[in-house]
Amino acid sequence: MSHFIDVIIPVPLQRLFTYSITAAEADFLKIGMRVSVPFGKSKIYTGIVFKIHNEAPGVYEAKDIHQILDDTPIINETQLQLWQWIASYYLCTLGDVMRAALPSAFILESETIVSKNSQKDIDESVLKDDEFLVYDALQFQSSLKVHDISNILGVKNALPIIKRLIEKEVISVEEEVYEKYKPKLVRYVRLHNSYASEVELHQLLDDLSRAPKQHKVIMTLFSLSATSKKPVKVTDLTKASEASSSIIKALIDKGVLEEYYIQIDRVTYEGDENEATKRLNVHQENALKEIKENFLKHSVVLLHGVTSSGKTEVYVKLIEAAISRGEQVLYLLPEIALTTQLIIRLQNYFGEQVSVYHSKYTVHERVEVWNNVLNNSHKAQVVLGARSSIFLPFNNLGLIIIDEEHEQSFKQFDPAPRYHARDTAVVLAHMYQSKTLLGSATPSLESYFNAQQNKYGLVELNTRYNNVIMPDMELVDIKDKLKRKRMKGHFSDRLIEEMTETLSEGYQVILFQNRRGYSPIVECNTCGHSPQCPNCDVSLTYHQYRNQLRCHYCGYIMAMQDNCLACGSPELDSKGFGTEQIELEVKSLFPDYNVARMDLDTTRGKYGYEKIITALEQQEIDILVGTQMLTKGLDFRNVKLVGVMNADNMLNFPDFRAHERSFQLILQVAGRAGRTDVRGKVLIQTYNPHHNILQQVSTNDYMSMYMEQMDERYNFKYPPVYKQIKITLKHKDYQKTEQASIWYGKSLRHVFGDYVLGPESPPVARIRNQYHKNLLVKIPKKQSLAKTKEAIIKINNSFFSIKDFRSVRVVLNVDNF
DNA sequence: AGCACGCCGACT
DNA sequence: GTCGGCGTGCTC
Repeated sequence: MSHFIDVIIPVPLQRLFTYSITAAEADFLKIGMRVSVPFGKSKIYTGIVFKIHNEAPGVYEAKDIHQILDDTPIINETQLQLWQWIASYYLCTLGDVMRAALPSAFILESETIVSKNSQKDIDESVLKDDEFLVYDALQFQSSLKVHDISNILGVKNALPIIKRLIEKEVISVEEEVYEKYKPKLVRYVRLHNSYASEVELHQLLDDLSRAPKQHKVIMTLFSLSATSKKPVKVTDLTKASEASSSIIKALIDKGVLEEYYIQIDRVTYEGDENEATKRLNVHQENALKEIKENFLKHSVVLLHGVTSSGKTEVYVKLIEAAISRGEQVLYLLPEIALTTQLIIRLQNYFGEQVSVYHSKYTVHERVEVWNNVLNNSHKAQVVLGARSSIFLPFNNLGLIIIDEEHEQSFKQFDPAPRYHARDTAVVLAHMYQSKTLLGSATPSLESYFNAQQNKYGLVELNTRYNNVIMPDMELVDIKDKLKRKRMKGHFSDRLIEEMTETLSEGYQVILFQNRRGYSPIVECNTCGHSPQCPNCDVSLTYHQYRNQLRCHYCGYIMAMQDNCLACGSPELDSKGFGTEQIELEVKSLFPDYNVARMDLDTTRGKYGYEKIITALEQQEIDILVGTQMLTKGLDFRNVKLVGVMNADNMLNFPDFRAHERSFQLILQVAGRAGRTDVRGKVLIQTYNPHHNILQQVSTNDYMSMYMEQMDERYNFKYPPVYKQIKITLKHKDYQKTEQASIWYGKSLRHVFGDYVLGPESPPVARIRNQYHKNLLVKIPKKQSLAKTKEAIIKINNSFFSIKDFRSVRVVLNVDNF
């Protein structure tokens, strides 16, 4: 009987691919193992075994696999089931999911290796200049990668030249696959066996008496192994004995010392563990009790706890209970909230049972966490991670906690799979029959709606820790202040008063402005021209600290101009303001205090973010200006005043969730004020102090915000009342984008009638030279989601059968919020 | 997505 | 005449 496997390949193709395997391979292979397989003319890809069977494909000859890469599966079948759910729910391929799910070190790709053909003598005169360059390079290096050749030649595409060289039999090529993950090895030394006895040892020390450095090394080795009773690392020995590595090498060469390697984890936690978890106060205790009760009836519970109410302590108790039952726990957080602060806090309780998994970790570190989870190692009993950690190969998952549940960053937007980690986590928990706890001070409408519908349990925690009172909120009408000339730049007299007072008392101030850069528009006073991005339909933002104009969509940069590019007039004015401008104004208003800025531009590096946080904690910074980064669960003890520079640009954002988001954002920043015994103060500057959302924010009235917003969602058929799928068409030719979107819209309307919105150009109609058109399909709750998606896929397929539209890129985005 | 094949304009 | 642009089609 012949044997076959169906394999998932990490390319965005709908189908699985069938390969032929031998009986022995069929016996060895299991679902979830990796194989490398030839794909297309010349490439080798890593695939995941999805199915093992005996049905020969009808219309083509299956290729043989190249190699088996694992001894045991690296993902389990539940995980594969989740992959399938994601692919079907979010309308993407299993290949897309595979790319997102596996640490990149698991996905090996072949690399074409070019080496010189030694079989043949080359007549150098037949070579062209560029060909000779490659040939010459191969005289010094035995092999080159395609990428290296591109670099040598300074061209993007080196393939034609390589092809010509192969024809001339100058070079030969082969495909090579690398295992990218290498376990980290640490070098240790010990005394060689032949010096085990006292006599031999004395002899050795005598022999070394004329080599004092070597003598010292041996003595240090003794004292190190005597004190620690552990193997001695070479690095430790070098340091302690102050010897150079060549001295140690000499001893190894003599056979006095013996070197050996031990594999160690890159991710280790060395510190005191298992500090007793904190006692809960009576409110937290109640909340915990209610959560437990709710878990009896509901598999998902929403914990609505005001900022600073000590939700984390409640989570800790639940984690503790789950671990003691021997279960794994997944603690999901938005990437940005995954701060050292929180990690250390959890490590203090659970020691090395805590693993962290997110994108700033190296691929090697991620593989280690992956393997620890896979083996149910005690080192990964609790995984603290960003959205991609839902893909870890859990086998005994008991609890998922999703903190800051309302955060949009749980939704992946750019490459498929466009999944929402919160919603996917709920599905995952269901597969493991485990519980999910959602936590937020400002729950998303979807989650609160689910709780109201009794789909989720709901627990409220309304008291701040230590009974700190909620900050005092004040709205400042800047229109009125302007009229009465009470503004200095973007600062109202009220804000300046409060800042002066707060600073003089020795407290810190946070200023929130949800826009980076200096000013979003530069305009000529003479002709009205403003510099635009050449690739996108947006004005360039002025960044003063580098004197540059930048596009926030494509990263285009040009130097700031002294004169208008259209008419040459030197009178340039800037419209609007960002964090940079605020920072500058603060510096001139409060020259005696330290000001810092926290936005994408100042937190680029790996530790950029950490540095600012630490400086603020150490009170080296008095005033911190920043974007929404400030809102993410930071715990600053000494901040008393929070100023929102301008609440209006958020409220006027063209999105059905703009009001909900503004509410969440402002309340979250406000939560940074007064987290200890003094009452915090929040000043919100706005042109519309009577705006409902601002009224609700200032009274911390989540319920009326919820009711009012839900009314709107009902009326305008928006989520969570209706589901929705957004379809984006992109093409570099505007005409074609428009025609394609009109065709697409017509076809959708044919099936869904009035539930289709668009096609519409988004506010920024062109990004990176691609024109965009959006379509929106609204799906009533009673309409079958599966049938809807089927219909959309059908339309999508007919769309691509029109050859004029083949080059248009289509993005399907389910739950695009 | 890659990658090859194949057909048209702008250079030596 | 060749080089290289990108439209088209295929991948077990």
